Amino acid sequence: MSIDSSRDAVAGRGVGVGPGAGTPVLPAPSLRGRVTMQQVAAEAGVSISTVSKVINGRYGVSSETVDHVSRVIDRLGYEASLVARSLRNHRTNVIGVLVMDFEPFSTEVLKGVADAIHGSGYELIAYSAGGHVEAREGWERRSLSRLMGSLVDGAVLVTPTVTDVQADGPVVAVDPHTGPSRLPSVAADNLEGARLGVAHLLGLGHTRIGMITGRADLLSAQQREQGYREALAAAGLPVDETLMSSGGFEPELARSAARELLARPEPPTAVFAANDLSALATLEVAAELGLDVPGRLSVMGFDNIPESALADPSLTTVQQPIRRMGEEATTMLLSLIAGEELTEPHRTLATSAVVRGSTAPPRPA
Amino acid sequence: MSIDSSRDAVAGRGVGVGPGAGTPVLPAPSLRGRVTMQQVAAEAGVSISTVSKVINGRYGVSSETVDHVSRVIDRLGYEASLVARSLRNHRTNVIGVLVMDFEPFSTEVLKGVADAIHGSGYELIAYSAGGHVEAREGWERRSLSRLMGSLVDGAVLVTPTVTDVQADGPVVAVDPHTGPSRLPSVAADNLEGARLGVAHLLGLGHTRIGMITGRADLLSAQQREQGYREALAAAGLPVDETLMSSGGFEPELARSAARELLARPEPPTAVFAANDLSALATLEVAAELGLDVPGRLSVMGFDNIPESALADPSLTTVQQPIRRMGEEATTMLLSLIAGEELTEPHRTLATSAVVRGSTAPPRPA
DNA sequence: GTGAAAGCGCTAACAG
DNA sequence: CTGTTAGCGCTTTCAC
Repeated sequence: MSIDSSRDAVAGRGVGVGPGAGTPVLPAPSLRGRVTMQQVAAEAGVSISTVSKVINGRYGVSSETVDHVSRVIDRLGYEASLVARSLRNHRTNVIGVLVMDFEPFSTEVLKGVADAIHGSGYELIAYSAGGHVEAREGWERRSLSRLMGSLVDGAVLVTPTVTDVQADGPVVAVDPHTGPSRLPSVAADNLEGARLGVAHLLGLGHTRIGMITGRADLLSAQQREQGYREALAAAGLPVDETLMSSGGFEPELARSAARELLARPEPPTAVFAANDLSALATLEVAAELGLDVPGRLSVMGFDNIPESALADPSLTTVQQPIRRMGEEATTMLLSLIAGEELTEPHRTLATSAVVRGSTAPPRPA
Repeated sequence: MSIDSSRDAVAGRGVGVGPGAGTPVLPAPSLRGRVTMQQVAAEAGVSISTVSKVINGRYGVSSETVDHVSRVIDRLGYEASLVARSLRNHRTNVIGVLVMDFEPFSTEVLKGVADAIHGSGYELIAYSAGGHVEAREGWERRSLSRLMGSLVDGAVLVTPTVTDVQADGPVVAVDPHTGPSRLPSVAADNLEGARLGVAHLLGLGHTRIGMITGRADLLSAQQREQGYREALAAAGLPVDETLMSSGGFEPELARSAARELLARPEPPTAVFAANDLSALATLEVAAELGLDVPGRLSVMGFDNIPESALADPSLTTVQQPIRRMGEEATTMLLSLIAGEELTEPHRTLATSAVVRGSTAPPRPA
């Protein structure tokens, strides 16, 4: 029982032993390395193309051979290499989610994409260039180039800053920072969301509402600021520019901005931050200053990332339906891949206020 | 200015025009499809191998040529295909995170992996076979076979049910359901965690504590049940088997289990669920039944997925350091890839109770 | 210093 | 019904 089958199993190209050349030998030799079609073919005593046909269910193979080869495949635990197959085929049956980094927002989108893809028969690959600093600039184009047209049939691009990419295949952007472009996109209603947020603050009775704005070059930030201004205007309140400060969507900058605002002679009684990260930073600053939230200061965010519920006090914020945005984008993408025309290339989803513990009526003076 | 450069740019193999054959022509022709090295070579008037050498910084190319080719690469926006490169090279510089599905737990692990990978120079690919039902069985082996040894240099396997996989490359399992095997692994201390959780409930004064158990075939589920039994025993309380029901780690099943438990003549005053998803389901059922939580019923989960903080009431739970588990696994994986020996192939991380709003002392009868 | 050619694992013509 | 052949886009000897 010590017949050495490895000679055949490992042999070079196109061994022509022929099927039924003998009784099956030792189970799964698998010397080392991944099992390749080559090895299956050798082990089964057929040609590589026959194995390929069996795997892909192509016609023109006797059911005997199919059975035999299938058995060998099972025994060897063979599974086609995604890479080799992708290189050969134009179609891969894989959807890509391209992100700059895996953080709360993008992973939430990812969940939405996964939800939408269930039962579609597609596989899902999420890719991040690794977040190294050099890779931050233009990651969208780079990632698209590396995966699109070979590994994936289409891609969802999460919060791209650059949207004038020329992808060779279907691409849908989620929350593009520069606004709708030629790329189909899904975004939340930032303008209305900001209005809602500020309206909540106004409804509590606040009249001195400061804002920590986002990155000036991003449309989402501009829209949130615009919503703030409109809500104030609608309430007949003037916009006090000294009550606005830029947080650039970044915790560090936001902290400075919050300090500045709260150090004013007449500080605001409420702060509306352009995103949750900035709001959370404001909470920290308030704690530093010994300012009670929400007793002395109300703080409102935007995004509703999971972390905002964990803050102390928990953050009142404007919620974006992040997960649903991922679902929408995927639905659009699948249509695109199916060759359909998009009736509505830019979808905007509604936002809503989530009231938690960081807002309350202003303390009577 | 209408010189048609597409003839060269599109021409077949190895155009031998030679560098400096004329002034640069029209910008980025890019007729269609992704830009390939072929096109760069043609456009630059050099051979494919020269382009390859330039890209990979190999010696033996004049600095003139390097400059020229680099410029063409930039202009065309060329980026090497991950797939083609993977097929050729053994090393890809990509780490894979293989999951059955992208749900709260696995995405949390993913964040941890991403954290650990920052600055390592690796790229990250997360892969899910799509969660179709047929794919559920043996997804670990299948995914590993499809990606390993070609697309990725190593992989983190999240909550695999099968761990006797023979991967051809470094693999680390996170929270393997069947317990430590030959595969290096990182897991939380399920036994101790369950003890802690039940101890919290006992500390509040509960004596009728039900449990919604997990999937009977999984070690993690068994350990959590074991912890529950031990904690009860330690408090001198008998285990009432009628107060236990299986939720299989799945929301749907958990809902039924919760209904069953709460419909008992003498229902429990507290429920310990084997995972947060089951606890969340229990919360829903309690709401349906008009049962006040935590007034009438205390509910405790296990995992501390982000969603648990968002529930109403927020869920008291046993926290696993999920993100850190991803980090640990990645550190181990990188060592493995670097060819180092693991001093500690199986790491167990501590758990802790996170008290939120879903637990309170039992209402005096 | 540069290019031709082989081949990674796979599929799709096309012959036999 | 089965095998041979030609690549997919890339890297790497090895000639020139």
